[in-house]
Amino acid sequence: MTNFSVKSSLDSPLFGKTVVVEGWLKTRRDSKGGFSFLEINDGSCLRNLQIVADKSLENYDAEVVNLFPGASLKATGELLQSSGAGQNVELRATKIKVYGFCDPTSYPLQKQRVSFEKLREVSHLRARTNTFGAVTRVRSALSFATHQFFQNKGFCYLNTPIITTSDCEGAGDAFHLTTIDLKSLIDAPNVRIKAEDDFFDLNANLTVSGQLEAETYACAVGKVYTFGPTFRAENSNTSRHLAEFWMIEPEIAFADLNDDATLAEEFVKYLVSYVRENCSEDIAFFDNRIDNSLCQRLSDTTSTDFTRVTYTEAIEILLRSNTAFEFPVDWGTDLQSEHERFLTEQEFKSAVIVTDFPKEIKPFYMRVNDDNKTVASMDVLLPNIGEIIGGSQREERMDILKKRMAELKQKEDEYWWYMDLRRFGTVPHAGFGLGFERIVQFCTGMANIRDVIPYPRTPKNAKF
RNA sequence: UCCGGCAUAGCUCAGCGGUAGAGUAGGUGGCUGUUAACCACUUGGUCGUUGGUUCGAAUCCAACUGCCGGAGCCA
Repeated sequence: MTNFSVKSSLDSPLFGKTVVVEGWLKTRRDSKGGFSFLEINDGSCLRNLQIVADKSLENYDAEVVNLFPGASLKATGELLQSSGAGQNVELRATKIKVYGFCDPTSYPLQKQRVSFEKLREVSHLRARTNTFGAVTRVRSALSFATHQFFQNKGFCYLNTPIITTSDCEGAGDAFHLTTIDLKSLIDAPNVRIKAEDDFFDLNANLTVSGQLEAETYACAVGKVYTFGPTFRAENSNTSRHLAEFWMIEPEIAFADLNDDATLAEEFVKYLVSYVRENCSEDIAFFDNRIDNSLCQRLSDTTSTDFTRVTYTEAIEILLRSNTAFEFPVDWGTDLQSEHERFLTEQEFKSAVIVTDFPKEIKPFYMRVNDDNKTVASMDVLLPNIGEIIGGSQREERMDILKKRMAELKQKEDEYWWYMDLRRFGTVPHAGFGLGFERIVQFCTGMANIRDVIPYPRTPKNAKF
């Protein structure tokens, strides 16, 4: 007698063998002929295992007919070829052990479709639904594929600090970190506090990017990538933003912007291919139930070259398009969402890499181009999702870096260690940041980023 | 943060000045190797909160709270 997951029971059934399968009840159908069909799911795959439970079971009347969706149980029995239409395999139970009953009048999950908005109020239970189970598996697969991609290419996985006093300028507002009891300060406004009483030095934040630290390690071991939580205190209320999200940031030494863009394209294609090959059942579910252009879009992504255009070319295309945009197209201002969407969805019908933005709208660390007007930066834009990657070649020339810092009013003494990289054996290097939840959205078709992370943190919401 | 929309039964929604409705879930009965099971009956509601208009407000108005969509910021 062996324990099997629902997935292995269905995929490689040992017909005639007695097995044990455990899971949560999805649905029960009674026959007054004296037996019930129990469908259980254990999260190992999207499909359920049908269990046939009849009244010869000692607990049939007392327990089995009182099982409702959500109840947990262990079924022991023989795997048989099913005569029913909906499945090939079923388990004829000789024993049903109930771990926990589930009261249908108070259990929030219904057999009927529950809206994603409602499910966000019960994030601790929503992984039991088909959709969130599938999201969880795809997210995990993308995580694994990320490590596999970079490890296969000889990158070192780097853990950059979560707590930092360095500010990756341009990356958004940081959460301040303190051990000072702010609640008591609010209640007692006359209490005086001193900076030196704090655990750090009042400048400690949660990281908004591991880039600057990653650069230091790239300039030592060549190729590194980070994959960790990132925090932004922006008051962003959109379907594409989280206050706490996961970001992947590769950084490569002896590389220019072109190498950077090539790596980005390879990485995105690798992730999409991996999920298509390894999560086909879940992807088919998303295509069927969530977004019926998903499969086409994923297959286009892997088979089509990402279009590369410079910012200047993109502006020309937008101006030539004769499209009435809400926001004016003008060299020197950043591309708006509607402009990005035009490029990916109308003009090129592919992922687009826009490079060489005006230096005025980009941070100090991006490498200034020879025209002295643009910097070696790139945004990777995906259809439907928008910006998924932002990256650049880093400024490795000390004199120009200092000039840029002065222009953007950055204090040199705060970046002394960053400048040491240029002082001691500087090398051309480049990197990018990819928003992990956004690639999960792209690969699942889920419209709201809050539904591709287990416990979303957004302004005014950090429940669970 | 800005613009727009929404908030009614456990869930999904209708009703939009005059006694609160449907489907579904739950209950009861019937039927069936069923599979979104089916058929009949049935329980279930301070209509988000506060204030206003009115003889009368779920319905009209205002503020607030929460959520959704779009924008900005970005990944």
